[in-house]
Amino acid sequence: MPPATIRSTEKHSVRLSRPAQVAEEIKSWLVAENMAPGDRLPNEQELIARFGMSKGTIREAMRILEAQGLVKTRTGPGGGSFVHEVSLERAWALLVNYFYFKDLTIADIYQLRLALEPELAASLAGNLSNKQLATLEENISAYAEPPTSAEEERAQHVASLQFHQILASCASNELLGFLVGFMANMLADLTVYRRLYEPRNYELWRKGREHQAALITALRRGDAARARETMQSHMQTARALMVEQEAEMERRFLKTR
Amino acid sequence: MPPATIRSTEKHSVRLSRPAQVAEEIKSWLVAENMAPGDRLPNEQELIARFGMSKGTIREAMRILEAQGLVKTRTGPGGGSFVHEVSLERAWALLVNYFYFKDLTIADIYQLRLALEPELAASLAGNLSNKQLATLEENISAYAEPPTSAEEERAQHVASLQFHQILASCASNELLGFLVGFMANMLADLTVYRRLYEPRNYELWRKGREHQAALITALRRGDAARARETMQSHMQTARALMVEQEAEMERRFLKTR
DNA sequence: ATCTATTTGTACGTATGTATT
DNA sequence: AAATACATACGTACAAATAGA
Repeated sequence: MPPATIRSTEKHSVRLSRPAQVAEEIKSWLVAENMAPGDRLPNEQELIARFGMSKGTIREAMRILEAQGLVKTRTGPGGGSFVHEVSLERAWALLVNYFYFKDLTIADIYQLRLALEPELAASLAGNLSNKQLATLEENISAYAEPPTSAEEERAQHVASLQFHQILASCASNELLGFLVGFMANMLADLTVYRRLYEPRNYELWRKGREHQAALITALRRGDAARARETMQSHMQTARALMVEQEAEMERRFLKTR
Repeated sequence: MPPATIRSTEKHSVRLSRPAQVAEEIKSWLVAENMAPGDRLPNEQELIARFGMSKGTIREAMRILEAQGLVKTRTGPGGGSFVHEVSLERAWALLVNYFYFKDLTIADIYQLRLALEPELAASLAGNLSNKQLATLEENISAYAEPPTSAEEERAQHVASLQFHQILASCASNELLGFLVGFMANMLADLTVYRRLYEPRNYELWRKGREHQAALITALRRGDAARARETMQSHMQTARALMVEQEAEMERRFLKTR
């Protein structure tokens, strides 16, 4: 059941450039024709003819659609532009652009995680295949032993976020899955970039591992309530530790400049 | 505290088109130089010279950045391309593209709303200015009386979603605000497009108004717990009714074709 | 209000690259 | 290996918009 329309609902008041207009027209045409991923758009020459515009303008329009992840273009015979399902990674990347200029804190992200991750965990209980459960177990085996170096600490930190990405990818509610994955992805970027893994924390490692192991058990048993509680504890301890680490790094940063 | 980077973390494996490469280079340049909204990019000629590429290629790159909402371009003297903060509406629109190909149900959206709206309400309690509270009250006055026509029903339905948009815009956690607003916006599109307001529902109208009025009171008093509970009830009843309406419309749709 | 300078926007011709058959 | 059917890239010429004199 697709949403109403893909067409931009932004203020039409602003004058769009011609390429942007063409891109919008193609989008609404795409909706009207109910085109699906893989369907081919008219080729350059046809589009030039239809819109009565130059090659440059049409090409710029295609680049716009491509940037939005809605079409992919291939060269060669049988090539051309094709409708494309916006990829998860592309959608994340576009969304990160929005938050780039905002001042998101670790606490902000954890407020969301605390609300969403337990919900996700509960909804997955009893609904995971053995293969999916095995993937989760394999993932936590990547940090079976406490880290012995900063490099290992970093790797394990990212791996433990990967655990949540896997859970997210299993969600039947695509909106929920998208958001949980987005936050894990963002935290992975942030921790690496801001070296949040640096103030080593044995406690974080031990509790995290405990929680994740307990969670897998609850998920396998189909115990939704338990899964929710476990995830909630996990998020609460992780939040406390991460917020503290953020503050610590903040202090270090201030000192050194 | 900006996130790690704005630069796309998508698989670099895929060969990017030259305009896309240029766009990525400009982005990372933008990050490295720590440029802020309003800052001017080199003009076309300079970019052509710097990258050693043709006008067309550079222009396509700029269209890509423009599509992502990161730059705006103006003609005329003193014109050129300028760094631009990605607008809320643009970010929503780009995200809608992702879900266009997914089968989101009303139930999916409400699962998220049920998790996030109460959290938002609680975090706003006692933190709203009189002006903000007045805006909320003005908004609910738009549906002080039960609707008397389908058209009025539609308008009121959209207005009551507007209520949540206002709350979202007050959030201090930008991530939380963005998501709550996004969902309200999406529901507004969906209800209009799929005529979900049509099976009239006096119950929805009455309870919704009651809840929203009670919520304003709790927010004014700074009673976070009460605000959370009220919003939770609101979401639960709304979900039940909307899901039922979705099913009803589904039945009608199936019948008529 | 008109002109002028600046900068983007559009058009088009040509040549090159690339993948399929 | 060659021919074909596409997109990709480049360069130039001119049009349109806008700010300032």
